[in-house]
Amino acid sequence: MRSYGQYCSIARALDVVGDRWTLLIVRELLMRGPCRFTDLKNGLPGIAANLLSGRLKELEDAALISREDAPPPIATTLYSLTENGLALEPVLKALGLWGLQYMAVERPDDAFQAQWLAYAPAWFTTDADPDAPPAVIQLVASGEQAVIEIGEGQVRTRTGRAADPDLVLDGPPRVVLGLLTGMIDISGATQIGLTVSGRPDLLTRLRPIVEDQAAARRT
Amino acid sequence: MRSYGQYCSIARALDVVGDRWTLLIVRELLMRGPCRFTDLKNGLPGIAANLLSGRLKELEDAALISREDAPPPIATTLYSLTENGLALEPVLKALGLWGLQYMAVERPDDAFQAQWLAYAPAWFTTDADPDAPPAVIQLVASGEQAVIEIGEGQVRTRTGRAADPDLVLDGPPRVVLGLLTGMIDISGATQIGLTVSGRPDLLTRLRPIVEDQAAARRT
DNA sequence: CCGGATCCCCAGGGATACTG
DNA sequence: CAGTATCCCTGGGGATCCGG
Repeated sequence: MRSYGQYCSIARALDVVGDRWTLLIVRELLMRGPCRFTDLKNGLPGIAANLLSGRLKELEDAALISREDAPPPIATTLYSLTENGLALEPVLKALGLWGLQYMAVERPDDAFQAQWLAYAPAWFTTDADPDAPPAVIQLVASGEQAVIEIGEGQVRTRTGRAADPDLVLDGPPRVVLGLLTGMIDISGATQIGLTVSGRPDLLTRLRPIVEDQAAARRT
Repeated sequence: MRSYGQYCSIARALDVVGDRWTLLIVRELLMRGPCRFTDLKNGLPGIAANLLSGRLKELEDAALISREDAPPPIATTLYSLTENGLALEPVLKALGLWGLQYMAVERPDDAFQAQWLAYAPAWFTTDADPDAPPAVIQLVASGEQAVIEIGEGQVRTRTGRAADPDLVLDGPPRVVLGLLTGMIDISGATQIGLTVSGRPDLLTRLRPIVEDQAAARRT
C-alpha cells in the first residue's frame, strides 16, 4: 500500500495493515493458529492466490507473521503470527464489536465458517455467574459447529462438537449469533428458526458486551 | 469497496470502513469536530478532492456522518460524525496504540499536524497522581502547538497555546511524542533535540499506556 | 495435491483542471 | 469554497499454468 505520509500512529498502522485482505489474514491466523497456504486460502473465500501470496510476503517483511518449515513428516510451510502480529487482537476485537450491528442482515451468498461462530461469544460475552459450575453449549449453524465452555468467569470457545453439551442451539447463523450477542431474545429467536434443546437457562449466564448497541438504543 | 461476502462482523466492519482514507476521515472528524470540506482536505494531506467527495457520500449513506447546512451567517455545509461514527473511537484507539511502534522513524516528507500531537497524550497516557493539583503542559513540535491539561485523574488535550503553562516541551515530533508515550526518557530526549522549560517533574504524572511496547520489551 | 507464479482485465485511486 | 470532470495508472480479481 502506498504510504499516507503522515506522522500519526493511526496512519502509520494503516500503512502496514490497511491493505485489502490484510486484517482478515491476521484474523484467520489469530483464530486458527498456524496455517498452511491452502488453509488460509480456504478460510478467506474470494481471495486470489497471487494476492494471498503477496500479502504473506509483505506481512513477513513487516514482521507480523513468520513462516516455518514444519518438521519432516508434514513437510509443508506453516504461517503463524509473531508477537507483534498477535498484538493486533485489540484492533480486531474493536472492529468486530463495531461490526456486530451489520450482522442483522445476512445475504444468501455470504460465506460462513465455524471459526466466525466461535469468536463472537469468546470475545463479546462474559460469564455473568462466575461461581456457578462449568457448562458447555453446543452451537450449530449452517452446518458449522462450535462449542462454548463457560466456567470460572471465563467464556472459552472452539470449533467442533462437544461430547455431552448442557445446551444445544441450532439455527441460521443470524439467529444463533444474534441471540448470543444480545440482539435477539430467545423467544424471538425460536420464532425465526432457532432450535433449543437442553437447559436454556444457561443463556442468562452469557452476558453480551453490548457497548455500542446499548448506546444506539439510548438514542 | 467490494464486499468480502463473509458473514463475520470483522469482515462486515471492513466492508464499511475498510476503504483507503475512510478511517482517516473519521479520525479527522473525531479529533476536530464538525468540519467543512476544505478543513477535511487540509487535514488529510494527499487525498484527492474527488476521492474525499466520494468517501463523504459513502459515509453519509452508511450513516456514519451527517451533513448539515450551517446557519445563515456561515452559509456552508458541515460534516460531523453520527453516534455510529463516534462509536469507531475504540477502533482508532486500538489502531493508534498498535501503530505507536512505527513512530520511531520519522521521514522528512511526513506531514504533521497539531491534532496528531494532541490525541496521543489524551488517548495513551493517564494521570498517575489524581490527587495532585491541576497542571498545564505546552507542546511545540515542528511549529505545531498543543496543550495538555492534567487534573482530577484526567488527561485532556487541545491544539493551540496555553496562557501560563507549568511546563513547555519543544522539539522534533518524534522526540516530543516519544517522550510522552514512554518510548524515550527525558535525558535521552534532551540529547536529541528536546528543549524543556518549567517543571519537568510533571512528566512523572503522565503515565504512558505501554501495553504492546511492554509486551515487545518482554521478548 | 500443495504452493505458488504468470497473464489479462477492469475497478478504484491519484493528480490536475475546471465549474457553480 | 465546495465540489465535479477527466485522464492515467496502479493494484485487485479471476483464471490458468507450473514446479515440487
